[in-house]
Amino acid sequence: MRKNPIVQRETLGAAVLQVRSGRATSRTTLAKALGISPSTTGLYVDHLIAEKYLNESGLNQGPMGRPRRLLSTQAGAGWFAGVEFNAHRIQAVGVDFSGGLKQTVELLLPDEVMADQVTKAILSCVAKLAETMQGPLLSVGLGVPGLVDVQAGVGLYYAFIPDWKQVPLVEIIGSKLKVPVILQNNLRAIALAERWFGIGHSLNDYVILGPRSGFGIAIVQDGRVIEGAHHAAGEVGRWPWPLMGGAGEVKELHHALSAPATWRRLSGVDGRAKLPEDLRAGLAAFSDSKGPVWDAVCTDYARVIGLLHMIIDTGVFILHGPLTMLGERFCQSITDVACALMPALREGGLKVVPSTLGDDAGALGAASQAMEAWAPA
Amino acid sequence: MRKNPIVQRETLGAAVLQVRSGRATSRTTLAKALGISPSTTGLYVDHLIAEKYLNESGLNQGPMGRPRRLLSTQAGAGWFAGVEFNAHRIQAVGVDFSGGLKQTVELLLPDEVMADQVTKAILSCVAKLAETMQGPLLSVGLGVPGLVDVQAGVGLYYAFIPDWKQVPLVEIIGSKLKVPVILQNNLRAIALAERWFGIGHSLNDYVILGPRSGFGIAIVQDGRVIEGAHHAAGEVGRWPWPLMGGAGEVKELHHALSAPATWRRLSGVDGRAKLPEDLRAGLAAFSDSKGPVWDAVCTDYARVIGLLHMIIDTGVFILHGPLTMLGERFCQSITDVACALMPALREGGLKVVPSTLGDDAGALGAASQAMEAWAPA
DNA sequence: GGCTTTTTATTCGAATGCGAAAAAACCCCA
DNA sequence: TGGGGTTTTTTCGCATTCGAATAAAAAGCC
Repeated sequence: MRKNPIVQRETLGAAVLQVRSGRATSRTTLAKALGISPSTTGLYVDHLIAEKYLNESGLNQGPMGRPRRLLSTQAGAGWFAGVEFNAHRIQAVGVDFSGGLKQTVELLLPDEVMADQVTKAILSCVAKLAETMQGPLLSVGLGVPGLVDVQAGVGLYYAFIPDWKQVPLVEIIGSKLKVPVILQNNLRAIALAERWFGIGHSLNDYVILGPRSGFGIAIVQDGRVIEGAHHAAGEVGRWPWPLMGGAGEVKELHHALSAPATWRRLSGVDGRAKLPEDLRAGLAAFSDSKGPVWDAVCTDYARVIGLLHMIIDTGVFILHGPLTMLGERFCQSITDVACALMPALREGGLKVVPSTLGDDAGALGAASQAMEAWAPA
Repeated sequence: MRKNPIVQRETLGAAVLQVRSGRATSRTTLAKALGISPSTTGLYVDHLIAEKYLNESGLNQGPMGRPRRLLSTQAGAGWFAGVEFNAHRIQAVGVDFSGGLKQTVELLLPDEVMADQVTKAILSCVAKLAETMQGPLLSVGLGVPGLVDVQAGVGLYYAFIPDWKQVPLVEIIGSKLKVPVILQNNLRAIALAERWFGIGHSLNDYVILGPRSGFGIAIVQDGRVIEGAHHAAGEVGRWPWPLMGGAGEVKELHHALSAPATWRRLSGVDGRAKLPEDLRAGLAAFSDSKGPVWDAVCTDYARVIGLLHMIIDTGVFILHGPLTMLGERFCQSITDVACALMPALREGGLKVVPSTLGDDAGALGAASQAMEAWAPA
């Protein structure tokens, strides 16, 4: 038997992440992924297997040589909660230790909801998930609307919950649940969801387009989500739009490209009172992808995407939110218009795609955060 | 005497950087800056002193306790070359081991210069610097125009040198000089220059505005210069401008905001044939900061800066190039207009300032790269 | 079946980096 | 002038991590 040194928590957590993501499948590949020596990696893996976090799941014969002893995460070792919310509803997901989505809970919030109601509702969602998830709760991720201070664990400001100012969420939730809690802005959480559950697993640079009740973006560069000096990176909704419009009628990008605004433009119907589900249904049924209104909407999107692309030189734009209902043809139109408007984009390989994740992307992203933050005790 | 372990090259280099930058002044502060233990730091410092890279320069008494034994770099331990060029001229600087600028060389290039003439001229500039710099040449940094592949060490493309395509600069220069050579796009090199020699030493997030023969920006986030997925981050010069202009007259941002274009707009004189020095002189003498043309120019800058600020949420914009001749009032006007156009910016603390570095910022930045890349043999 | 080749995993001695404690160097104050 | 307090630096033993060699496990080949 090998001696069992006191290994480093952080490295253990990183090792589990690599195995869970499938980037490392054996001791040797794990060693490469972690950048530590194979011998040390062996010790860590032994420890993790002894603690029932990992197990060996058969052999994998390469073209030659000793077969790898495949590593996998033990699904029942515990679970992670991911919770995302806005002023109207809370969505929570339970993810097992292998990163598999196991359960979803949704909860509608009353109008004019207050901060402490929200935090209570979050706790009750997690409690409901706990009824069916197996093993102990290991960590909680929160996708928080508005400005968020990730370091401090504080929700700074959100316009649509009246008293949402300086809410010490990590402390509130963490002290009740006794597990690590990690925060992220909800759009940036979606970016992480793409990394774990969507097409981002093979990408290191991409941008999330989030036309929802407003319009914001999240930028992933070199595998990291950009925060900004004041936690406000990607808050492009308040761009003046049209950018150089005639005097007097300057609005903001929000008013042109949010999900309801886009629907209003496309359908000609005032959708202010529309519920989110109706909006989705309407968009899904929308088929008129030829007219001048359609072109105008695509042109606006194309302009924004083009500007972004030339600043941060990222490959892929992933469309999220209700507008994904417009499907592939919407993204294709945007790409075409953008390349027509800005020939330089063609060389850069502009790509706009609809997300394959559904409405719970934010909660999934929050769960991803939880997984990334966790390390064995 | 302490035992002398075989220490890690990388960490030695990092230690020298910390001392040179002044972020670490003693063994203890260095330990904190490097994130290693004080005991290990002692060993590294001993080694560096023994090899004559560092020395102890007196004591520094705090308010109480044992005084720090101040560390400093040995200026004569060797020197770094920084070279920046475009199609018209080469600028080279020699920087001593302490990071002090010691010498500058400028060399004009003939019209229609070819790539191999440029590489030869770079070598001759370095040779000229070598005549007066003391100690061995340790490393060379190159600020290269156009697209650059930093990893591969290759200049990919530059429009104004006809055969500048896939130039393996690191190999060409490195094989002659037998020292490490490191590349960077020249605007991104300027960003590094601000970090070492300008106001960037206290900032972790800022943007360089580079209106020169074209218009580009360089973004520093969390102390790192953004590269982009295709080495093209910040290439905003080809934005359509005006962004939603009337049909037919769509131009690009280059045509509105490059240094010559700005001069043309301000002065009303066609400055196409103007030499760079004349341009600078003209701008320095320009005093009419009231008229509608001035406002129009500032508004264009304000729009660009506003958009950028809301995407990447960075604090400070540093203006570089000939337009710094317009001085503080130009930056102030831009700030004012931007805040008027986009009220959201006021909260974000938008700041636009002219660089204090002169025309050799690019070469200084290249030298900074060289310093960062170097580590003891 | 035994041999070589190839790849993965483990063993084991060596050494590097760490932590705790000691030492050093200075202050202040009686 | 000597003791207590404070901060920096060094000493020293220990333990984790590494590297090289070794073992293990399979394929291919004759």
